[in-house]
Amino acid sequence: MSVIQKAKGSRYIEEKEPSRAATSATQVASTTRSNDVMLLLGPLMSGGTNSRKDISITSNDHVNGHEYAREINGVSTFHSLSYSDEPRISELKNGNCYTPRHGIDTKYETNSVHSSQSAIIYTTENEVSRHYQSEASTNNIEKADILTHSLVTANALDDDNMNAKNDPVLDLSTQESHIFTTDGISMNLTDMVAFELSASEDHNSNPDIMSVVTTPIAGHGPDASFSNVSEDHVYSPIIDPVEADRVSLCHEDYYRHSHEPACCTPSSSTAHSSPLPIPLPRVASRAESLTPTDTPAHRQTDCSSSLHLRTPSPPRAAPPQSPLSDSCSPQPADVSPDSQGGGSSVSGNATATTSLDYSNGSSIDIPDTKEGIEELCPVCGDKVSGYHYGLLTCESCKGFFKRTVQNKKVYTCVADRQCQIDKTQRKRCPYCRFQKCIEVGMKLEAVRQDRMRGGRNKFGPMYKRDRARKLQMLRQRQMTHPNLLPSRNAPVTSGVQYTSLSSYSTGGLHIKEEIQSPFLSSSTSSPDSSPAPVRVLQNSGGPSHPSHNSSGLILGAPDNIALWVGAAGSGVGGGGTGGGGGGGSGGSPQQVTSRSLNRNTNRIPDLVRELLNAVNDAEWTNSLMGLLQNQTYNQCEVDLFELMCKVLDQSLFAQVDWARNSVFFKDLRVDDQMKLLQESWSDMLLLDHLHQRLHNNIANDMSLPNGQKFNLLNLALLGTDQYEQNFHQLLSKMEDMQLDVSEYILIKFILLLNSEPCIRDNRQLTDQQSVDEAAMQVRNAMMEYCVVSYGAATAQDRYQKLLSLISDIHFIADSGEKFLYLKMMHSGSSTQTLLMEMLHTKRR
DNA sequence: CTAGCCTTGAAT
DNA sequence: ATTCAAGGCTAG
Ligand SMILES: [Zn+2]
Ligand SMILES: [Zn+2]
Repeated sequence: MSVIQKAKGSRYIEEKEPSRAATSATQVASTTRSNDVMLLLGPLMSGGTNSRKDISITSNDHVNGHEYAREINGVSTFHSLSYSDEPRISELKNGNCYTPRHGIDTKYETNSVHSSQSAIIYTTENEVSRHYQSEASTNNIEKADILTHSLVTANALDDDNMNAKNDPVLDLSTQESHIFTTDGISMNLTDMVAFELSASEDHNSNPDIMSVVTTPIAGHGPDASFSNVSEDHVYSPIIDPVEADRVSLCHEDYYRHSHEPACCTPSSSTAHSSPLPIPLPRVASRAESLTPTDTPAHRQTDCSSSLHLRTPSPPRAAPPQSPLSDSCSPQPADVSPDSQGGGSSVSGNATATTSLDYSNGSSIDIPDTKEGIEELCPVCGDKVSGYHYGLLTCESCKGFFKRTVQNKKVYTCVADRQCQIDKTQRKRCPYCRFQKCIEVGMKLEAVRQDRMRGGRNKFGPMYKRDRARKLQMLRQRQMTHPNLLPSRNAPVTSGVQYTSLSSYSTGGLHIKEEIQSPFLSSSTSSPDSSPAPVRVLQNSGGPSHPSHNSSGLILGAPDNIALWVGAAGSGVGGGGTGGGGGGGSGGSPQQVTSRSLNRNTNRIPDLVRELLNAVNDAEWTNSLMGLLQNQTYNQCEVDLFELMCKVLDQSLFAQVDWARNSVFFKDLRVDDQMKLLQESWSDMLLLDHLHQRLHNNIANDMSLPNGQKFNLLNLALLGTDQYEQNFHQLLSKMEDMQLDVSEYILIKFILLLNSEPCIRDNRQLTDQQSVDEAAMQVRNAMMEYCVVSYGAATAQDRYQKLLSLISDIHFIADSGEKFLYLKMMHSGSSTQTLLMEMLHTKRR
């Protein structure tokens, strides 16, 4: 609390301004331009810090400003009836509910500026961040030094913690960090919100769409006022004066960072402001799934206000359908699309039944048609009538979405924006219905601006691929479990818990949410200008070997998830490196036992024992799985390269957090810490993979909930596929020498505390002596470990052999870095990530 | 406003 | 010629 409050207070106008800007924009207007917003946001943006929430807005204006404006005038707002209102229908008919709003026009006009712009606001929650902000505002800090901030912030928190164990916020960073990816990091470094108003993906067309993407983490305290902030943003400003007052709080929330889909939003990287459409962003994240058990501290810190919105699909009713994301991803759709019907995924159900329940029950009543399984509308649970605006939905939701977007309707929820939407209640609250439409992935861009009929748009191919994929999954499933009906949900539900946890701290995920502003309507013009999405990014490592499937983990599988969840939970205790944890599914017992348990524990040097405590495989697996699941559970197709970058970025944060809490390292100067991390991050990430491979038997790749396959080997190699040989050779070498967990962690520390690279790169450490002393202690511990484990006679050999691994690791990691750097630069990936910062720093 | 049914028309 | 998703129409 204290931290948050401080942050709030310190934050100058910024917080309020932006939101206000958004609000007023709607009313006032027309004059307000993106530039103004920029000015307001500018200062914040420049000082990107990790802990913040950022909002990035990009809007594309449509060429036909006129038309747009005209339509805007027709906007009308609809006040939904509260639940309590039983006679809602009549009221609706009376028309009382409909209140045409004027003044909105201005808003729209505002939007019709040309060129897409985006703004990113970073808000920090603690003093450190504030410091950064002010600094940023004063100067032009072009680039947010994410690493610095992470370290500083972290350290600051640590310091506070030293004497303030009672502070809930602080406690979080220290303790639960293990479970989720370091909370400290997630909360302070990466939480942020990103509202992205982006034009559709069409690079060619110029829809005037504005879509907002927010990936928050949600959670919120019981205090509604605080928690609902973000949502208020969205609509209240305009419609609800009352709620408007709370707007200022909106930005207080902590959100997790989300990277923008590089390939889809080219403009996003540039941060600039844009007029917030009115809307408000909405939230979405699944974070909400936080269970009530969450400690207050968590909630407060995390998201204080936020969004909590209804949970996104998984938890709630939203079934995991997969909206097809238009990212360009590689995926050959081999299977021939069947006539239709399709899909299988998901399920959802509107009723709040748990997915598990649903799936079980469903088995009987599934009205599958064709071979496929009939799907239920992810929004209301009604029968699906085909792909509409990005995913399979029912006819009514299709119509509703179309009307809303075409007519730029603005709705208001009289309740708390969490109305359940199902077949029977979908009419009650259009606000929540539309919100859900957006959450599940319906695409604003699919609504045509020019209203042209017929034809096919750019989503066509995606629909086809999705259909093919679903069919394939269905068949596969039947092969495996002929008796079981396809129940896709299970994963979702269980996943929810898992997900929420991981996203919570890690911040990973995020689903892209569009805003609930109908205004955004954007639409793609006619048959869509960009028919064939160019695949700039080839999947980095294609799902190469299908053969590995068998061994691959399947994210969607309930069983696995359960294991992961369990592992995660138990992982808290830390301590035991106990093998297994992450491995979850099978693993080779021999390895594990031989390795981790082998050396006589009594003889392990104290230092080594201490270092071992820093090993937390459960978290590694957990955050990885969580992120992957979050990123794909509701997506039909995601760009695998982009996904890999997200995973790497998250891993980096985790790595930084791990390091800053580690022995020796934590006592070093922050500037030196930075340099060391910059030189060793990739080595450590690779080593971690090797370790997971060696000791926890992770597979080469794993199946994502949406059917795509994520290549872990490729991840370990930072996207390259040229060094697989080297990787396997190194792996074999380690296996042959029976590298154990203690040795792994020792090597990791040596990599981290290695000052040589810094010297080589001419980046002198300020206090090299301390670093070298620490490194020496680790080496000595390694030698000591070798002696106790292998005897004095062969200890030297063993020691040398261990050290020799370092160069191999470095070669592969460095090669991967170079490759990744080029690839990311080429693909125009967002530079607002720690990953980019690390890559860039070393090479400039 | 809803939502089922109808008409379009690029893509295949 | 066939698909099938997007827009249009119109009782309710
Ligand atoms: Zn529906
Ligand atoms: Zn509602």
